[in-house]
Amino acid sequence: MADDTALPETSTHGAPRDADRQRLLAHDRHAHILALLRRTGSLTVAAAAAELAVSDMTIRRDLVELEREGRLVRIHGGAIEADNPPLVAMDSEEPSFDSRLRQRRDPKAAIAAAAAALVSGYRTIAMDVGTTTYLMAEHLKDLPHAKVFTNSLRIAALLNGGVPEVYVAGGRVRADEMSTGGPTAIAQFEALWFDVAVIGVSGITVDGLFDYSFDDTDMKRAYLRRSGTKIVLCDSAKFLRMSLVRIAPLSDIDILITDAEPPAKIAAALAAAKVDLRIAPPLTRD
Amino acid sequence: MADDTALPETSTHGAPRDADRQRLLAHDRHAHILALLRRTGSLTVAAAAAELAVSDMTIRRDLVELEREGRLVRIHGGAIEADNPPLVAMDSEEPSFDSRLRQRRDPKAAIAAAAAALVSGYRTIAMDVGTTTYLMAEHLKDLPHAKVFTNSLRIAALLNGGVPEVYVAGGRVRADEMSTGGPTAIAQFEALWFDVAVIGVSGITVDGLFDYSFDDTDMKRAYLRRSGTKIVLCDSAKFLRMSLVRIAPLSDIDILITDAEPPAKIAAALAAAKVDLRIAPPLTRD
DNA sequence: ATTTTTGTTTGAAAATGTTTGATCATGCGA
DNA sequence: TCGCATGATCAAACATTTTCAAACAAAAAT
Repeated sequence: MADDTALPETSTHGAPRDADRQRLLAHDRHAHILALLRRTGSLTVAAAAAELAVSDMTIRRDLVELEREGRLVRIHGGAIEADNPPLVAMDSEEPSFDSRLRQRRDPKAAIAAAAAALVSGYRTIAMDVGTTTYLMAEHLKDLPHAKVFTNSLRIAALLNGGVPEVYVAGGRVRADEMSTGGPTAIAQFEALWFDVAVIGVSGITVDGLFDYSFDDTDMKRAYLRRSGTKIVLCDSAKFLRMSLVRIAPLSDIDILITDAEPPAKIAAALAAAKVDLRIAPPLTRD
Repeated sequence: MADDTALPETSTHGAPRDADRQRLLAHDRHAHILALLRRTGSLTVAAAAAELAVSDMTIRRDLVELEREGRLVRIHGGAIEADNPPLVAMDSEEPSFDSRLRQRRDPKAAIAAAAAALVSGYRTIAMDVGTTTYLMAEHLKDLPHAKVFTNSLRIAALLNGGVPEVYVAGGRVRADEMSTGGPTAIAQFEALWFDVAVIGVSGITVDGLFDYSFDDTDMKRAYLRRSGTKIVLCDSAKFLRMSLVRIAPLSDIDILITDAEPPAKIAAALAAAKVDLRIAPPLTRD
């Protein structure tokens, strides 16, 4: 009973719908509120409370949260639509991506912030799919002079309206990840050269980088082939975990950003492969 | 619905009367005042107070605030329009996707539903950008055996997780519209053949179809070139309105779906061009 | 397996802040 | 000058914030 090693065994078998049943209800309410708001452009607290059969207080707390996310503007007595188009169409319920986004959010956010600072000087930035790269993209909205290339429609949508120009690869859209892939998409990016590529992985061992999806690995390899600086984002839960497909050996990358010191074996392998290992400092909670 | 769950205190009966006094947000009142002002160019305090069912003092305070924002000029007894266009800078730009989505929503929804029914038998469906096509895509979520091709990331995101396979064209992402374009994107779709293409326009005259934006017209032409059946969606507000770019003559299309009988001139031109004109029936309100 | 603990969400009540309408003294325009 | 709009002031109505307790679920402990 004195196990100090807390491996996340319990999280693997836990069904996600049990875990956030309340969350989903609140999430539904938020979606409903936004839908009401879009009908007429404004919304009173009392009307929303009556419509959703909850108390005024609950609506107010919802509005506070939604305002923090930039999805509406709160005014006395209710709320009006946000001036800028936030991320509009992309807020559909996406169980797998959203739940992954919630898992280990703080480490990922720390890695994302560090990676964003690192690439801010580059002009052409290639961005892979994944939750960590998605969080990173939020930091790139105001980046001047940058062109962002990605096969993630989520990242494209997030950066829409921001400063950098965005280019997406064309091709079949994968349902869960909202990423494009296939020969056409890869061929499109094979013709380009990126100053820097940012890749997400699902596992890393001394043998290299791993991913669980066939569809995305080819694109990841293309990013690695066609870019100058190759950055991998990998939170510490992924150390020593293999997945279906090996993307590349460690020697193919330049920088690895993570949130905690890796196991000695991996640290040694990274050093042997001349990979620049960077530990992102934890973010101060706001 | 006479069953009040736990709110006996509040005397708000469910009758959504329009004359709800305190229910109107200050923000909405301001918008209403500005609308009244634009109608005739001037406005008396008494008239506004009567129209909005509030006291004179409230109107005066509103006018003070609106004058501070530069949106009108206060005079003795009321207000007149501001000389210079203060916020018009935002409005004079092409309207945002969200605001266009709100404009004429019901006609667009009717057209979208009719178009969705029309294409449900086809296997490969090309979909243009625009609010009407976006509304139409909502109906395609459950379409079996269909492949949808689009340069709208909004539509791709909307259909994500639905039944049909989605393919997007790759290229530079236009802000707000979230559409891809440019030679790469067009070249990608030039290599394909679609059973049916659904195009949105911003104006239609006897001379043909028109659109706001340079960026999108080339893609629209590609859709028309590379598809068997060519459908145009056009709500009745767009009749006899020209825009920046002419996309194509009327003879290039097969079916036009709109929400009301077009002017005689256009009806004649459509008949001469052998275009199948269809009036979408209004939707029954849910 | 059951109970306790812990954390989260929701609604209710009190305290505080805002908005609104009425009253009245003042000032502008005919 | 007279009439009427205006701005100031205050009370009432309303909205908001804060705080707290109940309900509930997840995690931990027995």
